[in-house]
Amino acid sequence: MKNQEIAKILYDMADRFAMDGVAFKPYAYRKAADVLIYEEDIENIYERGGLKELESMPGIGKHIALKIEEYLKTGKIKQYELLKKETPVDLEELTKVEGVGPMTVKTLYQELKVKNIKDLKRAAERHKIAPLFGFGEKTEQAILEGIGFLDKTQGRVSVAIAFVEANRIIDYLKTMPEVENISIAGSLRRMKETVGDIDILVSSKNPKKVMEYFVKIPEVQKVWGQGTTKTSVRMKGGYNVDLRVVPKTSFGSALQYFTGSKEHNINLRKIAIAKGLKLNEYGVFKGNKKIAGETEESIYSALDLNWIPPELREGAIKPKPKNLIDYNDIKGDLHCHTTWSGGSGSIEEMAQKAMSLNYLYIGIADHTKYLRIENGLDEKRLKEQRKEIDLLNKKLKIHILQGCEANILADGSIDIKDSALKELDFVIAGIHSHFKLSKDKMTRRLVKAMKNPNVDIISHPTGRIIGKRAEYDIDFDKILVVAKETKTVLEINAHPARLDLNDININKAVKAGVKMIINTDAHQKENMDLMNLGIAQARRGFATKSDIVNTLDLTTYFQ
DNA sequence: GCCGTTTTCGGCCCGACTGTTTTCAGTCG
Repeated sequence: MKNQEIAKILYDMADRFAMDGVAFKPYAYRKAADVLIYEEDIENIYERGGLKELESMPGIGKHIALKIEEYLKTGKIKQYELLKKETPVDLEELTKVEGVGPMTVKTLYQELKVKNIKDLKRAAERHKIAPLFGFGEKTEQAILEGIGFLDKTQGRVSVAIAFVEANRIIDYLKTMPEVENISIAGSLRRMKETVGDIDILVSSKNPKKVMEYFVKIPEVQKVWGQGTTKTSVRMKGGYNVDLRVVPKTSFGSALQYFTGSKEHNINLRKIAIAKGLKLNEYGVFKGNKKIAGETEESIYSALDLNWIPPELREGAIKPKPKNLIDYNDIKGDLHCHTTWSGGSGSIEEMAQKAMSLNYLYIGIADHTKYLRIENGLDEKRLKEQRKEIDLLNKKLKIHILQGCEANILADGSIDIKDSALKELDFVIAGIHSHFKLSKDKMTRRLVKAMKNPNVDIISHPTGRIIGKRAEYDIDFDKILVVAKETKTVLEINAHPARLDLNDININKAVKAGVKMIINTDAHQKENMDLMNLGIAQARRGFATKSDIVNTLDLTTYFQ
């Protein structure tokens, strides 16, 4: 899957053009990259119809199509190599520093030979930056702080943490009579898997007072921007919060605007222009007359669109599919660990928790014997566990299914005998070792596991750990084909460190007609509350209720 | 570099903020 690789290059090229002050090309390259990310496998598109087919994609014309072709054929883009040679700087890394953009990088390279963050830090510490034309003490200080922030958090916060923190701040602000409406905005509202900062939007008649109250939150470490409509603070937890306050009449338009994504906003504005209207954060305007603004729905409606859920607002404007999976559609969680293996809750405790979530069923899927460190179950202990589950099923008003999370060994075989797997209500199989096999071996390994008739679900199919471990090298398109053939269900693991499948792969599975299941992989009962994160990713991938099997009463689904 | 139910040329989303300035460039969302 070369889409992401090429998109990354196009983004970098865009920044390099911007750095050289080239007009409009950056815009074109970024747009092409945006399209690529959410497109089907670019190699398939190219194989199907060559250059012509590439050019038929929106935002991709003759020249970028040629560059894509060049990359597919040679693994390189000459012009990109040239650009990198011309200005050998790590643009991607440097522009992660708050306040540093392509133009700044260019100047710092020319004047001080700054190539990467390490150089930048040294230059700032030695006070080489402040004397430069157009720079100053404050800029130099801001750069140092920006680097410190990056070091601490790698610039991104998990959606899980951000969500909890944002709601805490909202609860705090809600106690003010001056706060009329309040909402999460930004990438957090879109439920991106990680967010750069937390955006909160308020409507009030007294913005000044709201801002003053906001900066007094005990967790605030530093206030670093206090305007009339916006205040930015750094929290002690190492993340930033932006609070914006607008009048009530603009709350909807501001919410739409500050929720983004940027591409979504650009596309909406173009629709507005085509209708002879103007859209900004204050409303939709016909000439000088404001025709919408108080609610988000009114904005979309003024543009003749149905309201679009925030999770669907990446890239091009796409309407909400019928039966998009919803947050209350899930009927059970099939990937729960207990004290039988690595978990910290008993089967009964986990089942009680599932009941409190109004689930119809819960699946116990403890680790199996290959994972000694997790006290994985062997065939004999699986039988013993069955007895306990049978007893609890008589006692509790919820259906407990017995499964396991078996290990897919390096050769694709399962670490539990088929005769024992057959006795279980369902079987999850996952990769927990030998992560570095070649693409071919890894793909064959997964395919073999999926072809085992006892295997129902593949857990965390790509194996990534956000910010720590890359995906395994697999041919995901091949996996989808085999999953469809064998009716194997792919897991959307809702744990915030995994979120695997991610939104993009979920969308591919939807298009391929492969069924998925959203599980929390809970190792303690509190983890079962993380289901919403998985649902959010499923929504971002445009999954409908029928794509997700645990929206069904599936006590018999896998038997 | 891309695009076109008014255009194959002339546009390309829009506004706020910051720090540096002396009227503005760069960055951000």
